[in-house]
Amino acid sequence: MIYLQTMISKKTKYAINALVHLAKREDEGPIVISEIAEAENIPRKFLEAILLNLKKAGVLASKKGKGGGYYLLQNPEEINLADVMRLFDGPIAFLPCVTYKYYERCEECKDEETCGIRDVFFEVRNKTVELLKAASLSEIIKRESALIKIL
Amino acid sequence: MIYLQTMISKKTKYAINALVHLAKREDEGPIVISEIAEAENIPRKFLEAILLNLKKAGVLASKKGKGGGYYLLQNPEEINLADVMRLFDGPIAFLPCVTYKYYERCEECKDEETCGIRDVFFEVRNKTVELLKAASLSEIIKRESALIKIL
DNA sequence: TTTAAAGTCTATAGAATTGATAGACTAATT
DNA sequence: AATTAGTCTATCAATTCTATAGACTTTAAA
Repeated sequence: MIYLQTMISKKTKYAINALVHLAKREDEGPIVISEIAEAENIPRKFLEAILLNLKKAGVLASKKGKGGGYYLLQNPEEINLADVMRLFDGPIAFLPCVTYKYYERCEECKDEETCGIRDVFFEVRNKTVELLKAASLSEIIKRESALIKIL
Repeated sequence: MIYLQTMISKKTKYAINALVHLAKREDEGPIVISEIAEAENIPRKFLEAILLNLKKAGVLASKKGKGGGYYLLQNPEEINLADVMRLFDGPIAFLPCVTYKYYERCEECKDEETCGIRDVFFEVRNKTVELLKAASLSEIIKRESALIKIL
């Protein structure tokens, strides 16, 4: 990649891919890590850490032993990209002063209340979060089907 | 800052602040670096490099010697946040596969054409760019005035 | 009850990027 | 000529991202 600054991390991208994979196979019971890793081209050990995070966050659950693996704990309609991105990359915002939960003042800012820059980025953040909230796993799979039909 | 991943760099933030500063004093002739640095709380030497970039990009021009300094080469209506962000942080997008000029395939992607994730992030990108394009220096200053009036 | 399959946890490390600084050099204006 | 100001290059510490290794623990089926 040429530039990374405002892009999501690989961790987040991998997490999304893994979640979509699990959502598609929701009725097949627990899915083993190696299946996801191979199918989605994710380094196995790296994926382990990601799935653990998702488990800690209550998105996934796992079953040990033979026949074990990972499976969704929440509905595919509930799990959305905004939540996943926040889990791995932190707040969705271009500036710390327009985040909701992790608010921080811009160091060099003189007067936040009347900052026109902040005003713009606040608007961008709101729209972005709105779109990402609407992007649930179901929605992503739905879009994929729609795209396949067009081709 | 707690998390940085998807936020703009300080360089970009400083650039925006400097540009707004110059736009506000457009009719005062060239402004010296140290004035901008002090007023906007930007490390002087760091600001130098930023202004040079903006000059190379044709946004600013400079005049040497006594009475010299930097000044806008383009109109405050023309200079917008989308362009500034692209200059310093690269493409405005959460994934390399949804950028316009710097397109790159996602390494682990199986079929880009039917990727539901890409579809979502494409939509987010378009909306974001639209909002940032509309955020010119004039617009930022206008918003600032509006915010001051409310208080 | 043994064994193989699978998950958990900790530590580490290289690469890349960001933010910042120093200093020498060059150009222009008064 | 002297002063003010811009240009350019190199460097550096800190942080973050991505990835890997390996030892350990738990579970379930044979």
